[in-house]
Order: sequence, then C-alpha cells, then structure tokens
Amino acid sequence: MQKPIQKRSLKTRARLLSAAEDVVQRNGYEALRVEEVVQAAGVAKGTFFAHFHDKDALMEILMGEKLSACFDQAEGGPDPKTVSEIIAALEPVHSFMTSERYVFDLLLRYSGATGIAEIGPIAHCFERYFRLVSGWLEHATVRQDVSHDLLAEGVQAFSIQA
Amino acid sequence: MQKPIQKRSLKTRARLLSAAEDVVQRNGYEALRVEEVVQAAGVAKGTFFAHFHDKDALMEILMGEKLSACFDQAEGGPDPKTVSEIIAALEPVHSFMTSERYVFDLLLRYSGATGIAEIGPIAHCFERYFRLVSGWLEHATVRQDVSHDLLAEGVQAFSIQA
DNA sequence: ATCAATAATTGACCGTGGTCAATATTAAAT
DNA sequence: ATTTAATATTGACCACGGTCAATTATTGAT
Repeated sequence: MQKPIQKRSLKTRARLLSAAEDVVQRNGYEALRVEEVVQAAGVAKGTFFAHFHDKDALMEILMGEKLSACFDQAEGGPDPKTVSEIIAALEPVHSFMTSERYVFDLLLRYSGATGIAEIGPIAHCFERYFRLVSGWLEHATVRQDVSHDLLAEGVQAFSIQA
Repeated sequence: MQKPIQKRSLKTRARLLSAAEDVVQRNGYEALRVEEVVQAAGVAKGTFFAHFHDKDALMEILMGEKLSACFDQAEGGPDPKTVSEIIAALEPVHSFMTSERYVFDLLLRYSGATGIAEIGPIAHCFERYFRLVSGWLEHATVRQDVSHDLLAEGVQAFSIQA
C-alpha cells in the first residue's frame, strides 16, 4: 500500500546524486551548496527537497558511500595481524574522517552514538567498522585479557577522540 | 597594548546575556533566535555579533554556565562512595546534557574531543568533569584493578555514548 | 569647552537552507 | 483516445544567521 514511484523520479534522483558527487569532487563537502547541485542537475530547488529531507540527508548518503568504499577496500586485502597493520588498514577511513572538520562533525552526529534517530547509512557504516575490527582482532596478535568486542569498541572510541 | 573597553560595552554584553537566558528559560536552547535576543535586549543585530563571534559562541557561554552550576551543586554535597551514588550525583549534569538533542550535539562538538579549536568554556567543564569523577573514585568502593584516571575517562566516554 | 582618535552601535543587506501552492507529467481505467 | 487520479516538478517566497560601511558615543589631550 505504498505509492508507486515513476521512473522519471528515479532518473532525477540519480542526476541529483551524480551532480552532488561532482560538486564534492571539486570543492569538498563543506563548500557544497544545494543551489549548485540543483543547477548542475538541471532541476529546481524544490525538487531537491522532494528527494532528500534536507541537505544533511544527502550528505549522509554521499559520506556513507565514501565510507563503504573505504571498507570495501579494507575488506578486500589480507587480514591485518598486528596493531600497526590494523591501523594501516584503517588509514583510508580515518583519513577521510579527518579530511574536513565538517565531515567529522557530521559523521559523529549521525554515527548512532548520539541518538534517537532512526538508523541511517552512516550509523550502518559504524556498525560495519565495529564488526570488521572485531573480526580482525580475533585472529591478531594483541592482548588477550579482554574480549575482542570490548577492544573493538575501544578502537572505535579512540578513533573518534583522536 | 590592548584596546580599552568602554563600560557601555560591558552593560550591553550583560543585557544580551541576560536576555538570552530569559529566552532560553521560555523556549529552550534549540528554539533560540538571535533576532529574539537582540529585541529583548533592545539592541541591533549587528551589536550581537560585535560581542559574540557567532550564535554558537553565545550557546557555549550559556551552556557552560549551566554546566558549571551543575558541578557546583555536585561538588557541594558529600562525596559519593558507591557507583550508584556517583551516578546520582552526576544526574543533573546528564539530565541537562540529554535534555535536548541540540544541546547534546553542541556540547559534543565543543567538548574538546573534536578538535583543533581553542579551549572554550564547555571543554573547560569537561575537564572539570574528569577531575571531579577521578577524585571521587579515589575514595570510593569500586574496582581497584585499573587506575582512577582510566575509570574516570571511561565514565566520561560512557556518558557521551549513552 | 573643543577637538581628534577610536570604540561601539546601527540596520539595510546578503547567502543559503527550506516551504508550499500551483502546475505539469505520468500511467492506469474506460 | 479521453478522462482522471496520483505523482513529480517548479520557482517565488520565507526564515534566520551573519556582514559591513556609515553613524554615533566615549574618552583623553589641549
């Protein structure tokens, strides 16, 4: 009993996302302007907000995709065995997280640590972060006196503080 | 060799702060509008930004004062000895932190965990949080296998996650 | 008291995120 | 092919944070 979606709508949404990626590529996340995106996509501003609840919602999608790509890469390679290997494997993720203050703040806000809000793409990525590290720790040469889950949680918390 | 401050300026600043407190009292932090504050204070909008770099700077001051008051109260009473007593003593702080999502997000952003920014009133409060809890833990009946500082840090991290 | 230097205030103006009634397009039913 | 109901798009408009050249008030020097 949900309203059917016209294919025109899907195309428009794809154009908006593609245009947004281009804009980010050029000037980074913080500098993105909705006006710029809709012009590049060739639609009116109102259309943007028919597809995304607000600017942050678009950002969540863009950053979620970027993070996912980082994790894909990290999962693709061989499992890191030592602490420094783990750090090296996570480097792309952390590099992205700290690339712009705006990015970091938004990631934190939607990480799921902060809230009631329904689970979004970024919170999903943080779960993946946790599972990935936890899995690595299981077969790595690290301290064995605490559970892997707790350590993974520690790594996550540390990465946020640092 | 710093520019002298006229007393008129101090009065204006005091009026702005007082007006802002009234506004918050009525409708909470999130709903505060700069326009409303300057009207209540009887000054022009430009004056506001001559006294505070941006809206967040005012919020930092207001929330910092509120937090400080909570800590004053917590420090005034007898030292809590058990975990549940500690939780009870910190209840006003945590209650305030979670009273509005906007408040929580802003506190987190200026907590000092996130950044390069120079230390402000909120980061100062978080330091106080740390020292206070660390001091309590020294004479409390809690696990002794890890340092008090580490435990205090854990409490702080926990309070942020929860 | 007058003047000069500078601190403080003003308010019209701007940029940008977000809204919504009006309009256009789609697609199913006949 | 028409009609019709639902979906998608439009763009003028608003709200609100922030800017800055122009103006006014203060203060110390003479």
